Amino acid sequence: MDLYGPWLAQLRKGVVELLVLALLRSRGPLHGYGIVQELEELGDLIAGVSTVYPVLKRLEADGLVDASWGAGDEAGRRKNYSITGAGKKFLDEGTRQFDDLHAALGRIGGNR
Amino acid sequence: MDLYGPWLAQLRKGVVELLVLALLRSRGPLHGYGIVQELEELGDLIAGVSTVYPVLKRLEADGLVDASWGAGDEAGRRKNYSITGAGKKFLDEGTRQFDDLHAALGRIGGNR
DNA sequence: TTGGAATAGTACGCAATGCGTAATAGCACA
DNA sequence: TGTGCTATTACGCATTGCGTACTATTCCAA
Repeated sequence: MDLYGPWLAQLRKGVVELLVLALLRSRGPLHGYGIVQELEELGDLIAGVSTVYPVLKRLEADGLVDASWGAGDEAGRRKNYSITGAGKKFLDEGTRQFDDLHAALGRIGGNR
Repeated sequence: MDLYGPWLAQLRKGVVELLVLALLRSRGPLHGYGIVQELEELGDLIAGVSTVYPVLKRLEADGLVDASWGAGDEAGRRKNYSITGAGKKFLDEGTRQFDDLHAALGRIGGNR
């Protein structure tokens, strides 16, 4: 029984957004495919293309990242993303919430 | 604009399951309403009744918790839940995955 | 020249779940 | 009788991760 696979997908909901924003802040501007590759190196298949691209699209729609098609030899091929001020703010607040959840779980298991 | 509310709901996906299992392991057997109250004390409205009860139902269906109607004066009113061996195993593995995600985010933001 | 990787992005649709809202029912207390 | 607390259940929506597949460009080797 693979009771575990579907649950993992649920656990990642919301977190991928933070991971992408964090990558854009620390690794500078990146294009979609580059983000996917960075995530691959981070661990066991955190998010593939079919997860990352929709995330980027939504982040852009929400004004958390800026997107622009590459120029010169990249024209029509690479779309570059960079984090905005609102994106940084969201990342900070989101990280804090994520930390809180993580701490809450640790606190429960602490006394046993 | 409340861009933040809906996202928080997504972030909690999967985590509530771990929180409930952790509560059952450290605070012993509990009934649904008691779990909701414990979660309320843990922080800012982590999960209400309409979240916890479906979670318990699913955990029971998956064999991660045992459920039995209370006896005596609790008959027909309280349903008591306790964690199973499979539940403990799932909690351990799930916590590990959660820690990994948390660590991954920290690792990205670390070098900036 | 041709063909197959690798690079880069897009589109479609399913399944799972948090959560708002509300209904039901027993009990206590005034 | 009626108000409020305890306790569980039911319905339905919105969001999102992800499998699968398709298109297009670049580059290297046969």
